Amino acid sequence: MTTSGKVAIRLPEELTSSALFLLKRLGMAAKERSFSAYEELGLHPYHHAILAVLDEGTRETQGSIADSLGYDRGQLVGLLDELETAGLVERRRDPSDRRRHVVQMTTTGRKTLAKLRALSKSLEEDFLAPLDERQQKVLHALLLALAEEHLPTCRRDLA
Amino acid sequence: MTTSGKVAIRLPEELTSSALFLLKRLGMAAKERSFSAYEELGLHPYHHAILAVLDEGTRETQGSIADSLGYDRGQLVGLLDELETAGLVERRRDPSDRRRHVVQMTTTGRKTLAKLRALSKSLEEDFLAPLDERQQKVLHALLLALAEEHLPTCRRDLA
DNA sequence: TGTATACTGTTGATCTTTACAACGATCAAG
DNA sequence: CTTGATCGTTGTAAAGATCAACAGTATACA
Repeated sequence: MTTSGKVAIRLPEELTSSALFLLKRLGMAAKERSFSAYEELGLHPYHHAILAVLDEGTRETQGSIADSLGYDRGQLVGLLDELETAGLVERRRDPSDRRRHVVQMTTTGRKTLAKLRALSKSLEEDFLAPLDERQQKVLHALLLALAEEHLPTCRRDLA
Repeated sequence: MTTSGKVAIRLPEELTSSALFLLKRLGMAAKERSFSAYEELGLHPYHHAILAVLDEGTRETQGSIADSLGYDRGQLVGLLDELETAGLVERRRDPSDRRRHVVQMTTTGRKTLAKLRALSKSLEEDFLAPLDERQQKVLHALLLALAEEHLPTCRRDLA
């Protein structure tokens, strides 16, 4: 006998031959891995994304954060609450427009962001391990080309 | 002025420079597109996947279908109900093991599968349009390499 | 034969996540 | 001062996925 008596239970080739199908499945797999990894720090990838936006420098208001990440504004409220109680960000009323909240990263927030970057990097290295360095760069370039077409907040607007 | 007075609301480069992030986002985008496209036919991509499994020839039981696709068995029941009321599949008790249901595709099921294949193909062409043919093949090869590592039911078991 | 254990498909409950609509507070236009 | 729009917040509802129980059936074993 070869290995086991059972017939291998595998995905049909019709599906695995579709790049779109693989994209969906791998996206879900990457999501699950990220979630469980961030969970050990009591955070979500969402939190990382928010901190990354804040780190870009421009004083951000909640609306612009939500828009740039494609989050629902109602959803963002809860995430910011969690970040705030964790002492990673601060919310202040904008004096020039008292409807707005200016969100600012704290010092501990910056430290945490550094940790999250390290985590993200190791996560990525682990996930892309089956590919060599050149292949990884190619993959990223191809994904980026697709992203600029399909991810609304990813398009680099030309003048 | 360059274009608009507003600062471009974009994803931070920290995120777009991560292949894993792009994978997650593109996976979600692909999912949404697929869903809405299949919805117009009253079906889900799940249904397509099931029909694709059935088309592989081996008389399939519900458990093996669920396992090969990574679906929950309870979830599969509802999907098969929908496929059955649509007249695309039939469920029969397996005489040799009356616990099992043998699921079989009907003639109209095969016709529908052909339509779904065409839909899937056009969907994929549309989504991958930003890439030329060679790039598409490269992308698929890279995704497949990752899939064999990370998607449980995708590994090709060696002897 | 009889009994215990494991498996199959089904159902239902629960939990999480997401999306959407309404609300008070605030600003801008006329 | 009134009207309409915007910001953050809250709550609700709808959807999906996960998990645990259930009856029917098969297998193992005494």
